[in-house]
Amino acid sequence: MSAKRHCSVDFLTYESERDNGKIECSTYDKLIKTAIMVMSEVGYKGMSIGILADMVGISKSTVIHYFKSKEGILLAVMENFLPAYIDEFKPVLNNKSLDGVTKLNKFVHFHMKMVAERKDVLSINIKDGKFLTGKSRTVYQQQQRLYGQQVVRIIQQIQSEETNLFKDLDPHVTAKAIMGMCNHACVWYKKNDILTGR
Amino acid sequence: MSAKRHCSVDFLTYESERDNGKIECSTYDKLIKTAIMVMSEVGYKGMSIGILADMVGISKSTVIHYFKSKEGILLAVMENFLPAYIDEFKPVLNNKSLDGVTKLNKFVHFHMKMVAERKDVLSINIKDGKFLTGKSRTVYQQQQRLYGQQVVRIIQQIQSEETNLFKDLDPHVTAKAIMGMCNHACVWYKKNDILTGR
Amino acid sequence: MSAKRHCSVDFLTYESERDNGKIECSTYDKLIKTAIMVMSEVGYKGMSIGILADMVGISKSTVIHYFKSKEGILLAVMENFLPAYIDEFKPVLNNKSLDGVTKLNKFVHFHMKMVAERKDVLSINIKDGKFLTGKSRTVYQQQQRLYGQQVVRIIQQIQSEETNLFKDLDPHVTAKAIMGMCNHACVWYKKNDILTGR
Amino acid sequence: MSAKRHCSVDFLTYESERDNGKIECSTYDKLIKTAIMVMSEVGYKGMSIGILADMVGISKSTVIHYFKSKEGILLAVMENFLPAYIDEFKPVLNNKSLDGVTKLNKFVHFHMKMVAERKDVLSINIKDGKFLTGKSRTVYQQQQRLYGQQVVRIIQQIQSEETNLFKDLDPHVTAKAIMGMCNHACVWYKKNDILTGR
DNA sequence: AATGAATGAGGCTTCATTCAT
DNA sequence: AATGAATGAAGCCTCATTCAT
Repeated sequence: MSAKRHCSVDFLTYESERDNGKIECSTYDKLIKTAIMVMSEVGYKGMSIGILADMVGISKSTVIHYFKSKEGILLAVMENFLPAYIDEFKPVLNNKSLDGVTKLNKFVHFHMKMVAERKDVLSINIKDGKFLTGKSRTVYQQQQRLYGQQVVRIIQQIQSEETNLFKDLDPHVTAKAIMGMCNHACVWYKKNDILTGR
Repeated sequence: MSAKRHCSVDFLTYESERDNGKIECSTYDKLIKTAIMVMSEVGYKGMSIGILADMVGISKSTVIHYFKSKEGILLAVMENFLPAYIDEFKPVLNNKSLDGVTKLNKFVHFHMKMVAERKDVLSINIKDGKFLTGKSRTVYQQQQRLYGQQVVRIIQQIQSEETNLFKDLDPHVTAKAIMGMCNHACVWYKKNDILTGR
Repeated sequence: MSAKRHCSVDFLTYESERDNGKIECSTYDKLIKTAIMVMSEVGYKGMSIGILADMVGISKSTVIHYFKSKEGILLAVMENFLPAYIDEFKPVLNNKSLDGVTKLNKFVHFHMKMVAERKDVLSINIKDGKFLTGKSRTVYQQQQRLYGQQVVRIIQQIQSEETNLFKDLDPHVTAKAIMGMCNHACVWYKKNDILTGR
Repeated sequence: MSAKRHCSVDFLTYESERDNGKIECSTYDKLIKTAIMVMSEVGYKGMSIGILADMVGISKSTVIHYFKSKEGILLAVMENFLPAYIDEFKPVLNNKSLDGVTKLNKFVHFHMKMVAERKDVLSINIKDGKFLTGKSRTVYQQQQRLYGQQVVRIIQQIQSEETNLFKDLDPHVTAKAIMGMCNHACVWYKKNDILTGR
């Protein structure tokens, strides 16, 4: 019903690449999916409720009806994602029978699996978290810190062990470098790529 | 004259942190400086010409007078930056008397120096290049590719030499991982930090 | 609510001369009516959405809400008008039992009735059609051509008949001269004038 | 020096069709020529000083420097044209030895020659005169009336003579019909057309 | 004669949101 | 669950104009 809206960002295809199966799903789910797709491409500020509505084929009012506000969309995306993403690794971290190198190995695998599976949400998480306001913002920052500290602790464990690894390096910087390497994969990783580059 | 504009992004301070010296400089220069500051914080889409104008203390029309359009600002920021950033490393790359590992070492230092000095412009370059349109866009993409290929060639040189380094790794993926590690520093690096983390 | 806007075109009265009856009608209808009035006076380029909004007593956004864009207004005016205006005369044209002179007579009456009743829309049609863009423009041009060809065909029929009328005249030029004479009435015809001139 | 400005009216070619001879001429003359070209296509309101400046290859300030204001351009175009256009026919009109039909014949030839030679200025005169303000406006209206009355007087002369022509027709309406027929040629007449239509 | 800097006013459009239905 | 009407605020940009040079 709603006329095709002109999208100034030509690298953004309206038809979701993900909907191969065309599985019938609720309006809400369609909205979340589409929001993730759009935001991961053009960012929170670059996304507009109107474009979202057009893509899903509903009216702007309906989008608001589901999420209360634009920030509500960002929040929904993150809430569906963040908690799991933080807690899932804890068991490994706290497993006293594992040495640091093994933990780091596992962590990188864990994190990269997330990149592979949800690089869209992850990049939103990284780039657009700053646009949250109020309480949501505090919660978001807290969670980011907690997640990062996991790696710091692993590095510290490694340094405390017999290896030469990371000797004399600051654990925080090292942790950030490793996270950076992984996270930046959001930018270049392409599904079904056999990681052979291009 | 222009009333202080309400800024919805509360983490963005209007008073430039960089202008300690308050060196008198041209309107154009003030504009570029401010644009870089704002864009590196809230992105191209998050920046508005009105905020820019208010921060510099001129009218919106004057901003347009200098840059023709909003995209013109992004373009100006990148043009002032990109060319140097690409060519400067070439001599090292083409130096036949250097082995791969040394080149990589030098590249990382070179790139990280850039991060340290101009993380603001670099992050704009990475995050907002996609908003260029038309010919500027093509040029931008071309330059990005060229810069990236430098690292790929270094990795390949290393692989062709006697070291075990990067053995059996795809050079493109490896290059991207290294670039990612460096570039991500834009996110966490803070000037005058002794790199002790936080 | 909206302050009376200063109108730079002083010969344009804001209060519609046509709304004698002040019949309550929808916002959309009010908009179309007003747009026709304004455009027929100052042309498409001379009309502004803001003036329109003020005259109808709504906000600029609401005007866009109804027409999507300024060009949408022009389009709506023409679409409400053009189709009828082209098809209505066809039966006469195709009536094989009528001679050319009769047809011409009927056409001029038909066309002048239109001038008398809708000189406003007609003059917009003539003067501002060129500001349509894209597909609308093509459609517009096609329709104009079709309408004009009706007269050409009548002239040709007359020339093929026993009359001396239009002997040796080019039918296209003659048709255009006749249309011109009629259309120009938009400029000087005033309702309720007993056609006594002034 | 000035970047090519985007022109939204695609049927308007920037390169003057008239400048075949590329005769070197003063900036002022170039401006008048260009203004006539542009205004005759898109009207006074559709023309902008910026586009004019770009087309002539000078700055906006220079345009103002020559004409004081935008209305000054319109005025200049009309002043260069109107006086001649009114006075030139007077001798014929006042020639007592000519009968009305001959005068009308001569008038139409005279007027159509003007159309043929200066349809651009004539159409500006007809369509955009209403945008003059102040004293210029009064003068303009006065001149228009005078010119029109010439035809009325010819018609009246014809009616007072022995012909049956225009018998029982209102002279004002008839005059307007004739003027309309002629003037409308501005819309369709194309130079070098052998008037064979299309 | 010609221009660049600067601008206020306004123009079209987008956008997030509210409200009644 | 969903929407259309309506809007205020803001966004980008155009435009005519002024002024100093």
